[in-house]
Amino acid sequence: MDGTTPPRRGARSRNNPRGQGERLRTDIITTATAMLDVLADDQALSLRAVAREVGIAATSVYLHFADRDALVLATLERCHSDLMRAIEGAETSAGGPAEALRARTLLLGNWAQQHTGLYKVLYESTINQRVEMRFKQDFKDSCVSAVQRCVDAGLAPRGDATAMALDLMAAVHGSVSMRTNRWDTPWPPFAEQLDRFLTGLVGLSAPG
Amino acid sequence: MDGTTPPRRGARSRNNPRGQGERLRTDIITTATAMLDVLADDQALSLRAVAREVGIAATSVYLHFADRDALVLATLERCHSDLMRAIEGAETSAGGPAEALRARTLLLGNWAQQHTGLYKVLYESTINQRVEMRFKQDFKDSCVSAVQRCVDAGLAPRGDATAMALDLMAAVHGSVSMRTNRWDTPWPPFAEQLDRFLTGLVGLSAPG
DNA sequence: TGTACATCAGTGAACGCGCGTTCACTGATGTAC
DNA sequence: TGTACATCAGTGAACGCGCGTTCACTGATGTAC
Repeated sequence: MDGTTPPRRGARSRNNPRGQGERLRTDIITTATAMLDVLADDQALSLRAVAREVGIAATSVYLHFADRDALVLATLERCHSDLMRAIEGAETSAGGPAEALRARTLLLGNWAQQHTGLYKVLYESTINQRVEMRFKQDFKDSCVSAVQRCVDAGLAPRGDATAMALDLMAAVHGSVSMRTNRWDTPWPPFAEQLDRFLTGLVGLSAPG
Repeated sequence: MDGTTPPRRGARSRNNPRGQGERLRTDIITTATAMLDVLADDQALSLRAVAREVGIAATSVYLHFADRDALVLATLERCHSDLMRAIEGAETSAGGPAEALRARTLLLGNWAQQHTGLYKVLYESTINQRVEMRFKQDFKDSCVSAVQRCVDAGLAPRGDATAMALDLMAAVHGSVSMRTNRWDTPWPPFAEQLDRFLTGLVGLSAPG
């Protein structure tokens, strides 16, 4: 008994200070992100469960999000922009266009394997059917550009860079998706498979 | 008023005859199949909604299935075996190993695009995380065999048929998955993309 | 041929639960005068 | 310096809903004697 009573289970001790109301929004998104990574399904995320985890009243979520879908969408938007920033980082620190294409794709594959639930929600959950997630276009555009730079540098045969990029994206997404969806089969290391995709679908010369 | 009162909304007029109790099981699975194809998410399928659609009491579902998950699993099992039978049919009516591989993969791709919801539930829904769907192994095995036959016939370069098959499966699954998950981009016809996968990943010579 | 009984296919009411959302409210802090 | 008021961040009770599942039950049909 030191005079300070501990906060109730999960409850915050006090409100955020004036002008800092947006902090709660960030906290909610952070918690929702972690929960979606476990649940791997947007429909399974309940607004009440998020509030419970954050330690606030369920109604407080409505201070920042119009409804449950808005919360999920905001979570995925932040998730996407974090991922895109990481991808750009991987590209810029690579030696040339071919290395950049490999590095960005490897980063995506590894991220997906480390955040299987989030990856599923981003690219496979039914929220894709309900709301348009326009930001996915960014990802495709940046992938096409990366392939185009390889073509321009003479590292890949002339051809339709968009088609090549879509082929690569499909193969990579499929590989990652099948690994996370419990096809119980021994999978080759992702990096090896990626090299085959890069040579077979984009036409880069084999690494090493 | 002709003496026969119409059945209540959705209600069956009478029980199945003695010895034909299994008919209801089939009806339930058929209805669940259609509903899953629309819902595209196993968690969204409620046992009560299925019963309503079939026109029976919710409790009657328990005459044939232990619980909701058992119903979903039985539905997916039938779905899988129907699909496998169709795939085998496509293979046997093809001219040779290369045509067979192309035909079976094309059939899968087209089936997936015609039954987007079922495809998603089979290969992407969270029931994959909750229960082991051992029958998926059949599909992989038959795909590896189809590739192996191409290698044995000298139509594809010697190499690890399993790795080639996994590469092809990944690319095909990814292509189908991205098409159904609303990546709003103009996709090339699946058959064209498939031919690139077959040449780039399995090493078949280009068709035509 | 009649009849008691077993079996089969399926039902209806009820249970407790967690959910999304609405509403009127609280209590601390800043600000105009 | 005091005080009334506005603003801000967040709460608690309540709503109606559909869900999975349990339970005791019904009503038609077949069968042993």
